Amino acid sequence: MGKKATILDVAKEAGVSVATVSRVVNKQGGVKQETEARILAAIEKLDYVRNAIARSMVRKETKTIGVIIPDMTNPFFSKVISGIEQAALNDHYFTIISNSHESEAREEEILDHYLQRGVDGLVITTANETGHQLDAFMKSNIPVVAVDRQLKQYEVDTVLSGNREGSFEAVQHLIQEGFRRIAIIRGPQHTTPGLERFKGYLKALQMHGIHMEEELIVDGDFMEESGYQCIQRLYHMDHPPDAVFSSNNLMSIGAVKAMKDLNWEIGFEVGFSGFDDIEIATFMEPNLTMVSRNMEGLGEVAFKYLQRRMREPDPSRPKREYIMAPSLIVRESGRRLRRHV
Amino acid sequence: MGKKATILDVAKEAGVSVATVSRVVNKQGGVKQETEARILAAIEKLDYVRNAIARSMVRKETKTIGVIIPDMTNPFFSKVISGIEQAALNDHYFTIISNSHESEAREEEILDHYLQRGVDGLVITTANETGHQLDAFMKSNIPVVAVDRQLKQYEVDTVLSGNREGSFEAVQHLIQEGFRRIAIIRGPQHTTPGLERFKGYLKALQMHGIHMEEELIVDGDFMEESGYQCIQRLYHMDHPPDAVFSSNNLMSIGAVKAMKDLNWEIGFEVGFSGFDDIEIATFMEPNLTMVSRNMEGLGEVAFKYLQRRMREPDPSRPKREYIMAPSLIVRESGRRLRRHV
DNA sequence: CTGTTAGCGCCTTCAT
DNA sequence: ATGAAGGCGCTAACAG
Repeated sequence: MGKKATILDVAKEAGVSVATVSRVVNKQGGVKQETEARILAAIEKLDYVRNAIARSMVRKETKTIGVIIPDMTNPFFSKVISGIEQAALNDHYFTIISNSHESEAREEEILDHYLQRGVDGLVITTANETGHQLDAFMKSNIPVVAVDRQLKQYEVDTVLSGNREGSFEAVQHLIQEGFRRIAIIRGPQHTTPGLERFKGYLKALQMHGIHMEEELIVDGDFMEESGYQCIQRLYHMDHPPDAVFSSNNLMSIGAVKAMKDLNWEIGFEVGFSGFDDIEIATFMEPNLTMVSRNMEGLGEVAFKYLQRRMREPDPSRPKREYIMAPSLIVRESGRRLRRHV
Repeated sequence: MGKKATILDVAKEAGVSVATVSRVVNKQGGVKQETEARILAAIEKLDYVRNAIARSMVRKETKTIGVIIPDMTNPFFSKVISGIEQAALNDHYFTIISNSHESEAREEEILDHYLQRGVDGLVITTANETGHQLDAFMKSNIPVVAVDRQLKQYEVDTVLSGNREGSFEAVQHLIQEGFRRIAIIRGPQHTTPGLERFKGYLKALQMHGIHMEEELIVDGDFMEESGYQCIQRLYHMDHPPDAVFSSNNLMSIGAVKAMKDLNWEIGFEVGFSGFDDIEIATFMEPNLTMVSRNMEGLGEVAFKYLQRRMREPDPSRPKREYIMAPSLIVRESGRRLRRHV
């Protein structure tokens, strides 16, 4: 047990200097075979493990990246994180993850911690795209990559999905199935995904000469409960929609639950499609057509971008923006006749 | 930008010594109001943020805990992690998360990193409960808490669920609905959840005087695909089961998908229940009865245990074991007559 | 090839 | 109430 062995202990044990030990520990070469063997033996004997803290201190790098997302229990984010973590670990970077719970204040706290801690890079899906919670962090010159939501105040590399295209396709799909009174459950309009998906919806209506109706636009907050509430509202309208497009996965789940509770039969009485695939989509009768994206892929790209910035810091290099195209998974969700029960 | 300000810069700016600055930064008191104000001003002016690395170096603590789970895209784990991270952040601890992908080797790599990095504590759901991948880590005397799976080689605090009780209830439920040829899709038998849930199954059969049939026991690996395959196998048997119990969430999803593809109607032709609730359970017709547990709660408890060990290190304090009782969510999944189509 | 040594930024006695 | 100075463990010149 005792104190942990240090590089000095190893040096003594092997009868060499710390510099030489450092050389073999860091595989820098230039050490005689025999000496190296002796050092390795000493390391083994003393159970020496290099202290990364001390190393970071002098190297001024922590080999750690910070990740901030709103909620890691949302499958979308857990997959994105997984992609980041995977790519990072392959490059010998650690990943510190924190949930902001969509709170700008919490996000700022976390950023402050990251700053003290000294992360080498940051991947963030911010709680507020127009806020100034990164002001302090930005002064540090630590590379930042925004994922899924932009950081409007700052010039940083950004990884997004084709939000507008995706929702356009999904809504157009409903139109092609013959639906006309199409409602949208929107996400927060101050977020890129919320706004862009709404724009895609508008574009689809417009392209097909459908007049947009104010009352068919209802607002959720990307959480399940709001999806549920929105459907309740739409269902009880004087003149309900004949189809609904939901702006994200969690709201889709809530929406579908509400429809079930209301006995509002998808595919028969009402059409449905949504952004981001959900497990349930396959099990509904009929199956649901959804917009799908490569979430782990988004995470990987985010890390790649960050990696480049970490390796070649050059604040003048213009920001890059990567937009990953989503795809529409068309399932057997055509409009159909009511079943004979 | 220039170099980051250090404690020395602040000291100079405020015309005091580093010791005094350190005192106010760490809120140790014993500094004249006026001096403190001057220091605070200097900190503000220089955008000083304390370097946690240097601090860790001398304090010998990192305020960081490591978490290793097999796969964070599994909703069970993402929720457990969320619980841990939440509790940790409230106590000003950071959480480093890594996926082992069920690989013992990967796990060892991660542990080595954690060791070098110097985490203050570790929460782990190990890839191999009987392996020796923690041997090196254990020598360090860093507190460890096992979650969901035990670490048989070592005496560490452990947080588990009532695996046996949960599956017992779920299987008994099937029996009470009138099913008799009940198959089980098992998880890996070298894991606590895999083994214990199987035991619960056996106990339920036994208690109700049902003979266990070898051929109704099929093995999965806790992943979705294996659940799918197992159902295929069971369905095509000469004498298929009349009900199936699945040992975890992902396999349940695979199983239900297979049943759908096979047109093997749950609730009509075959009964079904499983361990860990899944979103789809609510949408199936009939709804699925599942074992449910408080996942974020598990994470919180794990951190609490770890916290105690970190605060009061005392290797002689006996290990604690916490077992959180799961609950059976009984949904309308009774055996019923075949629909008239 | 190998050794010496000066920090990295901070905390913490020990003095004053 | 404040300052001075010795490390924490390691890396990176710079010397031999």
